[in-house]
Amino acid sequence: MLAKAYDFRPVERRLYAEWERAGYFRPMGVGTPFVISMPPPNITDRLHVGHAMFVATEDLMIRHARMTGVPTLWLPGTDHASIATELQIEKELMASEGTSRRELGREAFLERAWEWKRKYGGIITEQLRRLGASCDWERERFTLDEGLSRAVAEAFVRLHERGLIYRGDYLINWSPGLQTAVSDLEVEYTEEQATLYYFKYRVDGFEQHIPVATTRPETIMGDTAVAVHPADERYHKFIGATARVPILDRPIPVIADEYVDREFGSGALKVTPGHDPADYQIGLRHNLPIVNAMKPDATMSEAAGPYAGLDRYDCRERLWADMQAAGLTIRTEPYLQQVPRSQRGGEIIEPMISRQWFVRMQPLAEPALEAVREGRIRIVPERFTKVYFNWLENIRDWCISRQLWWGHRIPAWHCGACGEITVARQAAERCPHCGSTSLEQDPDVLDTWFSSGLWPFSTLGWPEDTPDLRNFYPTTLMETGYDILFFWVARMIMMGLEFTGQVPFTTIYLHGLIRDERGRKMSKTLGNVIDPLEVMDEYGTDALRFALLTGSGPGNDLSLSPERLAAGRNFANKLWNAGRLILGAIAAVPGTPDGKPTRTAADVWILSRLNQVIREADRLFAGHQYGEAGREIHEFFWGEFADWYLELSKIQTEAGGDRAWLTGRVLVHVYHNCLRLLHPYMPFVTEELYGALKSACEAHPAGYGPKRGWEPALIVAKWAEAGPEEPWEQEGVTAFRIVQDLVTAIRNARAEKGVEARRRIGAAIRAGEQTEFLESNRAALAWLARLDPDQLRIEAALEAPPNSVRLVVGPAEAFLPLAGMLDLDAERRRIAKQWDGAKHEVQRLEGLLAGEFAQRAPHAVVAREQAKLDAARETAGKLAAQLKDLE
RNA sequence: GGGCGGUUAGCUCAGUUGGUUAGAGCGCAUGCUUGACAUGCAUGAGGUCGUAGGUUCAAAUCCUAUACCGCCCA
Repeated sequence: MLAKAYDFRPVERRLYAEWERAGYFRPMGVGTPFVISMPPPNITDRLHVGHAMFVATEDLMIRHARMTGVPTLWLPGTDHASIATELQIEKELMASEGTSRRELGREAFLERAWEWKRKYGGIITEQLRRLGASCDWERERFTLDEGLSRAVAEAFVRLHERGLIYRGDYLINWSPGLQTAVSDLEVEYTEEQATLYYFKYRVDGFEQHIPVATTRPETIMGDTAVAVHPADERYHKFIGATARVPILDRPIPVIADEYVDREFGSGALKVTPGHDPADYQIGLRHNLPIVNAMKPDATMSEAAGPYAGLDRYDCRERLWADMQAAGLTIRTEPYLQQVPRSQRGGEIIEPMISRQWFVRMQPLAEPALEAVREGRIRIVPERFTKVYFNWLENIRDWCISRQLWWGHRIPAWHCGACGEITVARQAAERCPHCGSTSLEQDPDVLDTWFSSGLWPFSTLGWPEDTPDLRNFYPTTLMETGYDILFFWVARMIMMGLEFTGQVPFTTIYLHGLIRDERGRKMSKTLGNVIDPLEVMDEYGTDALRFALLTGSGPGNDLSLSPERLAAGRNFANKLWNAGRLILGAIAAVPGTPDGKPTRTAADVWILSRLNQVIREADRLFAGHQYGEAGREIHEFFWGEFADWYLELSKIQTEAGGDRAWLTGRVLVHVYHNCLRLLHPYMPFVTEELYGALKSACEAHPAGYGPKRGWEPALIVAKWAEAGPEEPWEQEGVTAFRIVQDLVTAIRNARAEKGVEARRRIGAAIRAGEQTEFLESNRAALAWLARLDPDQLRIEAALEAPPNSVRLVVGPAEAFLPLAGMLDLDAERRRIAKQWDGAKHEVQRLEGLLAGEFAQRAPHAVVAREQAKLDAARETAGKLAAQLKDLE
């Protein structure tokens, strides 16, 4: 016997262990496989509820695919997240031991990093299990695994051989705190209040000066030109002259360039090719020298003369003060500036010239664009396609080297003797250029996304030609958040096409971001991060998953509130209690029918509705509309199956005999199909109930169950099937409607008249053509509307009993004799109001059908409106008659 | 500056080929220890679908403009 309420605590861990032990997470079956590579969570930290979103979504897809019987593989893993992890470890080193990675040294630091990986990697896999992720743990990968590291080296060498990797001094984004280069994507721009400094550039041979404005005075130390617009009359005369860098007195040319915005600031521009991306471009055009005014730690370099060694912001202050003293300043004004900040540390990024490795992206981007243009890859929701195109069409080269330790070391060796660089899959003994043995591997590591870009195939064994690679690549679908479309998804496509000649997946499904109940993005700094473990402890995994999966549409953000989580928990409990009722019901049902049992209207109705819901779910799944499908299944289970059919099943089983036997069958049929439909959303409670239902049915002589028999577990059971629609289905739904409408109308009248809930009242139903049908549903009507069966008359025509409430329900009328509880005047008013409404409806529909609508709208739509008009006329007629009767 | 999304009931959100009385959960009101469930049952109130135009027999849905909020790219 099941407990009174569902307690997920003892269930979840047990079932997960059983699934895993049985090997259900491994791909089985025949046909085209369904494969998802799990987006590897960073080992930086434990998972947050945003991760729960991808787990829930992908597990839903995977469980659904598995139930359709195709080989299904969900390959899990984690990402070393070089920069983020290094940052975390350094933070911890500083906090706990007051030391840094540099003090520790490379080897010792890497040992710490592996320790970190073991700890957080373990926590993460544990969290994934708690979330119910049915991924194949035997194929788990880590981006720094030996195999994946080999893939990274192979990819690097191949790109290098194709001439797509180069090394050189370019302006890059420098993170002074982390002492490394970062890519364009890792820089975020925030609008911040800053100061615009106006100052004087003295020009040789002129009394006048050129006024110049800057937000970063310290970069004056790196100026190598002053630029003015060629058509600017104010400054035209200075072009070609020599200006003097303030304080340093270094001579630099005044040049003309159309890039200069005459409206901005003073209309003249200081040019610092070494510290500004736009200036860098100007510098290239005019062959300007580059002065590196800062060192990697963002202190001023020798080029800054008296300010060498000062921090960049101290220099700014001192320099400005000195310039003021020298009469070189004009004024300052507040200014709203776009400040480049590191996506990781949040510190201000410094554009700097530095020698780094780059990937030439243009040749890789073209095929990636083609793949989506030609439809070989489809992005869901479609609107992100445009974003994807826009990024790839304006792609810039990718700086891939990082001055970090935790990551894939660049497979390039520098020769101490001849200075040549050798790129190779493995370390060579001797320099291929000069034969020297003094080879040293490049100290830098690769951007993490370089290895993540290989993930869909490196995890399957590439570059080896493994069975897994042959069986499961290309993968089917990539599911992830839209925030890493460029970082990851686009790069996987480029790398996949480059190295395997195939698209790495055929569909990209992007989910939205999770926000808190106030709509804010979750972030550590805001402190509104929700820990999925806490949520699961309180509400259960199924509740969390259901809330995540039905709370939003594809690509739309979702706010997670305690109310939604509670609703999910309540739904699990509803499933549970429905199961209790059904188990109890079938226990009391005969093992074999006597004759040939016939279905009640309710049986036909619920079976029809189930079929309709299965078809609807299939349609929605095909369109990746998982949220909508979940909501509809929920609505069907609770609002129709539980609220109506389960109630009726009580009297149907109580009737005994064939009626009870068949009811048991219908209950089991609808219920196990609902469990199938819901399993991808709520795997634990459905599996538990499937087990309970299965053993109850197997122990019962009636032998209820699916045609093919009971599968060993719901996780590997067949997905619900409805077959093609048949005419009896819609007929059955329509027919039962009058029973439902009558019940609702009577309940409403009872509530309004204040009839005590338990009191059974009489009723007379003038049923017209529905007499026979309603007579066959007499027990159902009486039970659901709390009528006294002995005082229930159902006749084709009958006189309204005196002092009765009169209800018009479609083609029927119901009269409830409520003598003593009736105010005739109020009744008249109520009916008159309804009559008005009905007349209004008749008028509206008459108008509609008299107009162009009747000619131009499709027949089916017109017919539907015509039927509504007929019904409204009938209702109005009945109401009019009742009103007359009451006078 | 360019692009995208959102704006629907008090709150959080659905509403995907435009079909005529717009749905759910939560909340609210009223009444219920009905033999599965108070994590529940019944009944009800509550929306000019941001605004202004347009297309159409028909618009929450398509088009244009616009306001506000958010995001992405520069």
